[in-house]
Amino acid sequence: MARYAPAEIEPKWQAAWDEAGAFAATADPARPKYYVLEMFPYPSGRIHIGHVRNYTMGDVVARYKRAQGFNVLHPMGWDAFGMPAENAAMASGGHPKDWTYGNIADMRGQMKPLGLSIDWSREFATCDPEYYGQQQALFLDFLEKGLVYRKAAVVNWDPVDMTVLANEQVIDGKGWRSGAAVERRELVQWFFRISDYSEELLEALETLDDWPAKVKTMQANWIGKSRGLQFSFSLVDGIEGHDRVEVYTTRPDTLLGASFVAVSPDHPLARSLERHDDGIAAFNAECRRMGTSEEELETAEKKGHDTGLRVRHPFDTSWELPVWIANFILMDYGTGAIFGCPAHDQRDLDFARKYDLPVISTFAPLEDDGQPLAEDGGPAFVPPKSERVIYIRGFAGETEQTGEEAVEAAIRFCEENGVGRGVTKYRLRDWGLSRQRYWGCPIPVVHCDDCGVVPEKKENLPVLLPYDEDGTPIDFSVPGNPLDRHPSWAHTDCPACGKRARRETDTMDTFVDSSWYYARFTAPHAETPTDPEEAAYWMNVDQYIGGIEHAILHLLYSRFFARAMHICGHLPEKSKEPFEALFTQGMVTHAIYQTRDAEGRPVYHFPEEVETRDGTTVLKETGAPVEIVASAKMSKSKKNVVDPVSIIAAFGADTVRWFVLSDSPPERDVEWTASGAEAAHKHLARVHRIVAEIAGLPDEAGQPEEDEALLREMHKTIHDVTQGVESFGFNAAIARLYAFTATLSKSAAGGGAKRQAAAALAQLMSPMTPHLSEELWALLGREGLVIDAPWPEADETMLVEDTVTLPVQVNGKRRAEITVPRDLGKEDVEKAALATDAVAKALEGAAPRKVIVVPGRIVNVVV
RNA sequence: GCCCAAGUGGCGGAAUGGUAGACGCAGGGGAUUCAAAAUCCCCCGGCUUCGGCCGUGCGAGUUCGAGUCUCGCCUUGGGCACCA
Repeated sequence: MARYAPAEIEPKWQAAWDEAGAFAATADPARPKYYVLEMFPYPSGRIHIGHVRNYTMGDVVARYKRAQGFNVLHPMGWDAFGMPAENAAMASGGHPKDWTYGNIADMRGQMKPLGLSIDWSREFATCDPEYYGQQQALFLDFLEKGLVYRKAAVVNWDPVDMTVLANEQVIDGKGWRSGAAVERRELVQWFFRISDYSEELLEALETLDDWPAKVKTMQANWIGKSRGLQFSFSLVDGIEGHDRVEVYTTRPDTLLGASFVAVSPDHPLARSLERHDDGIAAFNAECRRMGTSEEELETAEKKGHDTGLRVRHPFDTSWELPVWIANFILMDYGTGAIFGCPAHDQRDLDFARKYDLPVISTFAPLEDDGQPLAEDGGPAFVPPKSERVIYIRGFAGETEQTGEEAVEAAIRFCEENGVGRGVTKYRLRDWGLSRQRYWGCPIPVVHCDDCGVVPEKKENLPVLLPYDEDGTPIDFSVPGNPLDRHPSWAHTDCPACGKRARRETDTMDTFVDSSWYYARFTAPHAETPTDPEEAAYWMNVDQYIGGIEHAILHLLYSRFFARAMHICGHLPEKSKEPFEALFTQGMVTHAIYQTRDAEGRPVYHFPEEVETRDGTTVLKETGAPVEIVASAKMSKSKKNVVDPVSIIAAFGADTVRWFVLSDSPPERDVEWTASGAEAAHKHLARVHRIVAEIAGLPDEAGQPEEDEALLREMHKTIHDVTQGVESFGFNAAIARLYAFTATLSKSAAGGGAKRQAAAALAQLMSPMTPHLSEELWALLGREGLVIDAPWPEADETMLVEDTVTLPVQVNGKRRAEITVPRDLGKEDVEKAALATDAVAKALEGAAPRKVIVVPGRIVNVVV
């Protein structure tokens, strides 16, 4: 009998699928469509096991839906612009384009052997001029509709390398290459008006029924809708251009506990003051040496500087509050200025204690919990807004209210007294898309001395990145934007007046590229961004799958982009939400193997350099003992990466697919272990052996009860596996298939029933192990390809048993078990339970107070 | 710091509020074999006076019943707007 030989059968069946053109998707309005998409990869050079897991999950869904009769679209492409290509060019010469396309070729070569049911004819990379040219067309449409604008914004500036740094490139406030202290610098940049859609993007989350709740919560918090009071304090002694300070607060109920006003170092008032006050200038300069990330601002030590200015409290003009500049106030949120109420905000309290500012409580707990109030040295009292508290200094005198009621009452009171107005604000900021880098999509506008900013004409698209025009190769050896210093590229004619003018040298954020690729897959070679007919048929993405790390930015940007594309006529109304269902998967982790060098620094080793001898882990080469450090996300620098290519070579693609699905729930991180892969391979070989044996049996009936038992088990397995695949419970579905394989191998049923069960097994496994399933299908003498066989359906009547075994608890502890007819009445179940010796013994003669019978589930006797 | 998750045997994990540990790995024992590989079978949370008792990160709570729900912690992971 032939042994399981994946190296032979996998290429054979892949060729068969190719020959049948099985995965090429063609729109067919007569058939229901299903669009499966995995977040496309960045072409870093090698696929790793995390990619394999992502694409295998998508492939299971795609193959399952195909078996259910859907016209499936399952494409693949490359998120190909971005910094690593430029960094590679800087580090080792060459051109980002060559590096990127080389990587794509390598990775495609590594992915093909996995046997994914991908329509490769739709493949594209975002760095293809055909793609980014259409992206430029989209940009021009957005510009026309007023969805893009320019404004000044701060960036990280490396004063030595004279270049803009990404947050990732700022390490401890210093440039990663130069080591120079990073400065904040203002540049005029392009922005998408995503904040205009805050309310819509927030409200529409409720319609996303098949998105994980956690992702919707994260997006809602990110959008950050808040209700508050906006008003201004008047300065006791105004300065040039400033006689008031406008503030926004979500806690106007604490206004009578205000103790100071604080503004951002980037606030116009702070900027005015620094011109004439060296102390303020020095403080602001220090603040600006911090990075631009919110994380850095929020975790930095809270510092302030007293401006010496005073403001009047709006409800008591004799009450004066100091104005401080504080490093933790964000200019981007609210008005860039706040009032501090230390009694009810821990950060304000820390600030007040540090700078000896007053602490005044406005409310207190209903019942004394023994905790002193903040003004008596206790912590800030910050109850949930829904909690009732007693107001000491409220707008309605001493009353009991929830925070929510008090906030609304405060807003009403302030509005009635002409102090500000109630407003709704969002934390979401507009999306800055300008990048001062080469390897991105050029922004298709021209700067003309006479006409200003002029959009490029659509017929001149794409605005191509220069490669080596005039024999001038792009120079990446010096930092900065090569487009900026290119001798000729930026020189062009103004599309409006024809005068000599200069191209925009900024390129687009790579998030732009990934915000519409899903739409482009529906017509990857259309001469407009989308083809309306194709988009109408294929959109939306029915199942989107990717890493949880994209829960906010990528998905929010894509949701905005789809709306913008709809406004410009590139997507239908229904595609304002482009992803019907979302699944977020966990990462693949691996233990880190390390030894120490002479100085005690860790030296990392690849898993294949390590082996276990007599229970200790050692280096293969030297036998030196190896430390095993806790499992972590696979990364090249820690060498804890496993190359799927070598495992496919050793065990076959089906083994890799089976293992990545079986070992862990898909939403959770998975630890890769070689022994697991080996075990998966053994199991597939076992299935092959069992089915091959069954294939040789005569097609005849066996003992009726044996046949029925096997077929019952088959139908239960069909039911459970279908449920598992539907709900992304791949690991549970596979556990069920293990159990069914064991049942099948032990069954004494006749050849007919066994062949039927074996065929069902092959089908149920086919989304996970498509090659093996084709082989088994053929072995069993079935017609055609298993991918063309309709998904099996469970016979409901075969799922229910006549009797049911119930655990019997006494006071919640399991004491006995009874087997009763499935539809036995509650009273009879109760009698049967009480009749058991174990229950009688546990009761010790006491009479049961209550007996709870959950039909088909459990009996609990309460004493 | 803020937002969102996760935490169950030696390990990966299973469990619509209803028998905790399915299934798999590792380990132990056995069968087969001249021997091995391969394969097959059995055992496998801890304690136990063998009656049971204790066990799902920690501490409270709700419930007839909590891994699951609520509150408060701890730890780990993801995100924090120029990493992709």
